[in-house]
Amino acid sequence: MDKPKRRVPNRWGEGKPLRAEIVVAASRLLSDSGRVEGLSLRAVAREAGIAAPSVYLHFKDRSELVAAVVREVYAGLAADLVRARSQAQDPEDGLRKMAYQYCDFAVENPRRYRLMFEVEQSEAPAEERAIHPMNEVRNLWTDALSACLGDRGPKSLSPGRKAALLWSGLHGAVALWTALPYSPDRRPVHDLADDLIFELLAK
Amino acid sequence: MDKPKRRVPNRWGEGKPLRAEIVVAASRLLSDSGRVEGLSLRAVAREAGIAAPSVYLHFKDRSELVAAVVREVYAGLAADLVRARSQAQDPEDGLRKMAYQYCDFAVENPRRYRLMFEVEQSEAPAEERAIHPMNEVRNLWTDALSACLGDRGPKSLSPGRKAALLWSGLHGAVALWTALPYSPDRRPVHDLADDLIFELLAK
DNA sequence: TGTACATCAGTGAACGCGCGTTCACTGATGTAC
DNA sequence: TGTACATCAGTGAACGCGCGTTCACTGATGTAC
Repeated sequence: MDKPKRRVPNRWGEGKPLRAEIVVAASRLLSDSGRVEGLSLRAVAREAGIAAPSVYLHFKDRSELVAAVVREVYAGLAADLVRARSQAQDPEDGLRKMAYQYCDFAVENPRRYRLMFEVEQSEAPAEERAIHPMNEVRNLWTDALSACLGDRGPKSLSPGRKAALLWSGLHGAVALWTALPYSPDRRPVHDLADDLIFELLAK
Repeated sequence: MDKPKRRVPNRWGEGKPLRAEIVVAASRLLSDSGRVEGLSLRAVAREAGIAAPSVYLHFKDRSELVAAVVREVYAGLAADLVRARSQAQDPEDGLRKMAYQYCDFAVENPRRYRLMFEVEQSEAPAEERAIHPMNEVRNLWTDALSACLGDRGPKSLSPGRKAALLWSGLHGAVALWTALPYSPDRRPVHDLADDLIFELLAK
């Protein structure tokens, strides 16, 4: 019953759906189990139920496939953050909900989250860096922080710099928590997010 | 001239030196170039100038070799931090010098630094987690912060929690800087460290 | 309406590669008698 | 002092594996005439 079935081809001129299926399969691979290195072209093809060479119908090579997955992960995270903020009552609540959501995303999807930062960008051309999806996330933080900060006077840091502190702090917290000895209890991470916001919004 | 020379064996009963040589070779592999995944047993053996099976004379398997390298990297970082602090005039200067040194270590040895957090610890037994070298680093931060903070009153965070914020913030900063679009200019990272200390030591 | 052909989605088999690990070995140095 | 043997450091060849990629193919669906 496990006889390798030939996939029913998409309708003529409708090859696109498979591309999405491949990305979804790759994403599933990251959530279910297995290490990030396990995101091999062949493993993805297996997960998608297609032959390995079929991947080349939609992606130039493995690195392009991985890049597509990374973009999808970023987009999903950004959407989560926007949604979390929209369910808040006031700006500070919005910032806190965003921060919690960020932590939860990372904690619940450790492999997906890791992948976002695993691809070395150092060799990427400048133009590609400019449109990196990280910039969208960066802007989300700055917006949310600006909404909380009234006029704080010249001795206070700008919202942009506070946003950098916030994102760095959250990333550091979840990265340490994910990569190092940790318990399934995610309260420490939320506590740290609280501390961080407390410090950044302090008068 | 490239004829594969047989290594001159260590003196009888003195097999230990090779173990250190292997770890050094692995560390060299991480600094020179290549990705972290490139830390394969065979690559390390090549770098050390020995045959692949010789590694098994000193390590049970590949994972034990990698663990040894990780420990060495942690020890090196901790030593750097202690040295940096010892060259300072006053506590706050010491904290700042430590923070800078931390950033510089990560920025100058991105692959070494990554390796520290790359090994998934989730399956590690509790006892092994307790002696994880990260704890030494954690204590270094708490000490340095305690020395800077006088009595801050009950509304202020404890040194331990501020240490968590500091480390998370620094790790987040260098991790984002290392993994994402970045310029060779490391000033942004130092600036963020300054901002972070500014916030944490604010009265 | 029929038929030859182009186009498209997807595949099976094969390639060369580096990997971790095992095995039986080599050759030098020590020890027992 | 000589010699047989044990011990140790280190090796070459081989294994089976999963990988990324290439190639010539299959078979269904569309188009031209």
